[in-house]
Amino acid sequence: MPDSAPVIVWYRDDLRTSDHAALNAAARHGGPVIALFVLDEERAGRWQTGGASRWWLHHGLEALAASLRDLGSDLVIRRDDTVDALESVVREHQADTLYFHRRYEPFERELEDEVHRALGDIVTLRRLRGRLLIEPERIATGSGAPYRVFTPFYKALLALGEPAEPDPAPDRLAPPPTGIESLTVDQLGLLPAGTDWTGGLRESWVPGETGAHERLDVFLEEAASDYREGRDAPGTVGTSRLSPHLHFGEISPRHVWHAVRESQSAESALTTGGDAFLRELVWREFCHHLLFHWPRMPDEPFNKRFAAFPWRDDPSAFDAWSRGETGYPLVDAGMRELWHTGWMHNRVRMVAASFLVKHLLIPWQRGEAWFWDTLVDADLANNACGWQWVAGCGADASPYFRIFNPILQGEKFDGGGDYVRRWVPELANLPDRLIHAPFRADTDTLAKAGVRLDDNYPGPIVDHGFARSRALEALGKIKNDE
DNA sequence: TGAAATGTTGGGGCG
DNA sequence: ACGCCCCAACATTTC
Repeated sequence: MPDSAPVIVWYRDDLRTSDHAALNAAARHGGPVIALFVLDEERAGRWQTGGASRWWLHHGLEALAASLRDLGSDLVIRRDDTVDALESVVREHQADTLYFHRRYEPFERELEDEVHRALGDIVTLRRLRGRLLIEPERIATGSGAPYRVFTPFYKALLALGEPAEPDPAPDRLAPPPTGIESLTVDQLGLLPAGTDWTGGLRESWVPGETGAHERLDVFLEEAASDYREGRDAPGTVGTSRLSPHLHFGEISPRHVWHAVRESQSAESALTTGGDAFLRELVWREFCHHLLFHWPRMPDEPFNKRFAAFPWRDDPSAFDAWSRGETGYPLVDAGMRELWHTGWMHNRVRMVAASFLVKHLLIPWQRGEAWFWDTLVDADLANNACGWQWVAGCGADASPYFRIFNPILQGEKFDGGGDYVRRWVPELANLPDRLIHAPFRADTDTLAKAGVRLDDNYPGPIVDHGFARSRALEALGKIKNDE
């Protein structure tokens, strides 16, 4: 009875049921479907799932299990070495085929090789395209090299035509073998053991496929048409906030792509904003391709010249930055939004990251590690790519002399001070013109607003003008060291 | 997906 | 009417 042999869908960073090539292939195969997730914390080395991401993963897995049950199946959960877990399920249930989507992180690629070596002879392996619109092998410059500059990459991607339409979820799945051994999501121990600090996450997010689709609908209705401008205003809901859903694969990029395209054809007001948004989706592609071609990107500067950069070791400055106590309101608001919600507005990420790297001269890898632990959308490719871009050492990076002025950025993008007032409430009573620079206020104004510098709100930990010239000097050194 | 310094221009006040 | 200065508003260049 070959048709009754079960097949395995190995779930990884694709926690959804719709537009899921592996699940669809398994459903078509015909046998019982074992949807399997393995928590294997040893593989990733220093890039083990961070605290905020563990919270998301916990709830994402619960949502996935519920979706699978709706289809007549269930999620099978193990905590083990991945190869051992896959092998034991294959042998125990004499599985016929193992379906999975590829990943792009260096340790996940290594794992795929290992799975192939260990299981290639006992089960049919079907490795399917991954979480991207375009696989890295399908796009290259005229000379056959990977793109290092975004705009030509973007044009080349568009020239390949629109991505394929997303596939629907299977109607129904044959249930897994009865009595198959599985942990519950709770038993994975992903949630914090001691103090529960996840209240802000719960208020901010609905992990899972349904939450992702709702978030996309809200974005298309409320923010997409004004995205080009609105995305820069951190005090408003101007961005999609889809990043954690995309990271965990709760929604596929081509689903997002086509949802935007359909909205654009229904309502031409979305044309401009929609295109600007899709461009950001292509940045995600670009970053994944860069990680694929340069697997050291999370650890080493893309531009080798930065190996000689005179970084400073300054634990107390790093501490102030991470706690949101730098004395620069926009930076502090961002860092506190991050701590509270597991997410930070993209405009503010650039400013806060630039502050760590250029004003404090602290290595970008330190900031990258902090974001890795605190972001619900922590993603190896996007995080490394973003930090290298800000630091000026990445592919197509921000020029080394581009130093954000946190005061001007605040005045430009949070002129009314809504964002700062939300996250730095001790400054809430300052007038708009001083909300981004409390250190410029006179004694009277400060007293009236209830602000006591270096008491209930810090003075600037470094002077902007001084920090700017210091950064330019440091950057000038490596620029001339040819 | 900057900011600051420097250069240019043109309107208005004024002798 | 004219030239001169001031300076905002823009443009360019420099970091």
